[in-house]
Amino acid sequence: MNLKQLSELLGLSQTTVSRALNGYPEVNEATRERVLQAVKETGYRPNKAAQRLATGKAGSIGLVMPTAPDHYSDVHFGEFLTGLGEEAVRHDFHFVIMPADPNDEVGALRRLAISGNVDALFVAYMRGHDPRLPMLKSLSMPFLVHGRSIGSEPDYPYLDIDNEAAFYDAARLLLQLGHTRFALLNGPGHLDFAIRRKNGLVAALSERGLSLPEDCVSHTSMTDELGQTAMERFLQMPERPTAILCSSTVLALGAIRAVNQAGLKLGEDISLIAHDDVLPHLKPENFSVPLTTTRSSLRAAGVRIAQRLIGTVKQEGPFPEQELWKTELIVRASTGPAPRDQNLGGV
Amino acid sequence: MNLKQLSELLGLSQTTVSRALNGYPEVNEATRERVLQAVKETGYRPNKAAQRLATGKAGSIGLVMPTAPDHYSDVHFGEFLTGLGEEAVRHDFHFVIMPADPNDEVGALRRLAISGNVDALFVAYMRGHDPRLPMLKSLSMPFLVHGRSIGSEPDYPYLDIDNEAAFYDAARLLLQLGHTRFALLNGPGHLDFAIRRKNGLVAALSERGLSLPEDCVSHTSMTDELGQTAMERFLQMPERPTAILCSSTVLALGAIRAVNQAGLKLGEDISLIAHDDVLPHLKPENFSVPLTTTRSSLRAAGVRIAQRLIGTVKQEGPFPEQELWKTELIVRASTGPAPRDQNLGGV
DNA sequence: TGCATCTGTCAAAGCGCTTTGGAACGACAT
DNA sequence: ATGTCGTTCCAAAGCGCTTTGACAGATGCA
Repeated sequence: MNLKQLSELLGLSQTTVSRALNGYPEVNEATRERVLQAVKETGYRPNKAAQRLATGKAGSIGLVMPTAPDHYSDVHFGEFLTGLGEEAVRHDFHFVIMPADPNDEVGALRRLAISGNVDALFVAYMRGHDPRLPMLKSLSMPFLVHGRSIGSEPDYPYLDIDNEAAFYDAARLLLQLGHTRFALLNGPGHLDFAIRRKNGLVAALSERGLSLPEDCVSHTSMTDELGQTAMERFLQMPERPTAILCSSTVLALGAIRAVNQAGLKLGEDISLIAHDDVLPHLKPENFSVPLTTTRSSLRAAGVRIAQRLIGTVKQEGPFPEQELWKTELIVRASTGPAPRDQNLGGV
Repeated sequence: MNLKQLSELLGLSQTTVSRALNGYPEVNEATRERVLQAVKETGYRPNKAAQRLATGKAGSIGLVMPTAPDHYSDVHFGEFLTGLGEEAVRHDFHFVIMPADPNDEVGALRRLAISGNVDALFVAYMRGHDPRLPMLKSLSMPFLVHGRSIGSEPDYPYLDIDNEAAFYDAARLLLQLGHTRFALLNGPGHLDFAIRRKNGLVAALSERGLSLPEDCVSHTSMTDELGQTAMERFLQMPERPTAILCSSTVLALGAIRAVNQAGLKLGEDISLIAHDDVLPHLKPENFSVPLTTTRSSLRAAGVRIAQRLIGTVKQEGPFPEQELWKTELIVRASTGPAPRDQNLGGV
């Protein structure tokens, strides 16, 4: 069943049927009803390829999935994708995924853009001075960045969370509790969010005249395994840190294992605040000692980004070009006053 | 630049240019060269939407990504996707991903099929009596299954590994080494591969008159965390098992942590064989005690499946409808003779 | 030389939709 | 009656490609 047949069936022109279906105003409500009814009965579905050719819109957004022999496919990516997808399905959009080596992200992105299969691009895992940004700007295709790129002119559309503020606030809380020795379990050092979180922590510390020794910072992929290893190293330091900031609840999972194995008590000997992306299988309140967290839902970000991107393609704007979401600091049991004995040397 | 302009530029008809580009034989080689040269110079790219409308082929394969509030997005899925993508890119295919609740897989698959965005479907995470199978067969769209569905008529195209044989062989090796008390760290119990692996183990055991107690089987998602928990339970049993079969190196990772924490020696007190999907960041030879494994590359399976699916769409067949890959049993240090003292009560 | 057969090319007809530029009609005011 | 709108609908022209059917011109065989 195609439009022509349907219109003949109804004794209407293709124009009218098309307009009825696409919600144009210049069609009688009674006629529209009749059309809609016929669609239901016949099961007519417009041909996507034809629509696409006629409108020039593919109804899809493209993204590059970083992948390589040594690449961790991490849960955060999957969670974000879920949000993106939820919203896309709602609008009958789909997304096209191009897997690519992380070293060839620029090329992959360009290929995706000129492939003609997508209307818009989505980009994540931003780095400082990200080379994809100039390329994206040179393309005449809408795009949206999740995160930001420190060192780049901030003249591109993005959605990010306020990573500096999140870790600044978290650090302030721990400082108020009397902690002076901090350590940071961070994500990969070249990624923007990791840089900013570190900056937030450093800023809070320097307000108190404190600094963050380099050996108290760990940059790794965000798996619990690596979180554990890094934490073990921290715990073996002669003057071990009492306050830990952690870029993911996944890292925290491993870190806490290390704390337990060292026979230390979380929330007493060691205070820990993790950033919580609201991963469904890793709820901070379900940890044996519930985790104090900075929270911002990754999935919600995915939904919002899809909304904006799809809206832009459909020209339903205007959307704010740049959004910076605040995180929530939620205090649970993993934070407590700095242990006395260790705090004597402090400020 | 479109075909019409290009053909005018060359003083040829659209027909000839189109044929030159698509490798049809009825065009002079010299002419073809000239066309190809012009394409290079002008940067002409055929419009995908128009091609699609004219040919009826979308150049894409569709798949459903299981996702839900409580769903683990696991590394195995990502790894497989990578293989799929690698091959797709090579053929200028893309894949369309529809996220869906695992409880609505059938509906999601149907929606994807009728959306008109895909030429073929790929399906994984097969269950016993999988309800998607009858639906897929009713569709007139090529599809390919990764895995099989025990309890369903095996009349659908699939690619699977011989899970029974893998775990049968693994179990035999351990039996030959004198082990009599087995435990199984398996994937989710409703999934076909898990069922078959258990069957393989049970078959090997029953040949020796042994059985597998229900409390020696653990069915969980395949994360190291859950592997550890399950293994801890096994180790606390009064007559603890000495031979462990493990459905993933990810599970093994956790399991081994439990073994170490119990102060036991892998390959001496406990022998363990894991199935190795050849995950890039988890090489069995890099474990502190290198792991004996049954091996079959998930990524390679992805590549092969993409090949077959794309070939089918392009009508380049014939491909074998059903492929069953043998796994390799690779002996490393995590397997050894059953400990004497514990083995006295055995066969 | 005549006739059949290839070769290389082309014009034109789709593919199924959207959208432009009217046109028919009744209502309303002049 | 005439002109002006607004409403509701339509015919036809694309969108950019593939593919069918036909046709010159070259070639082979008798």
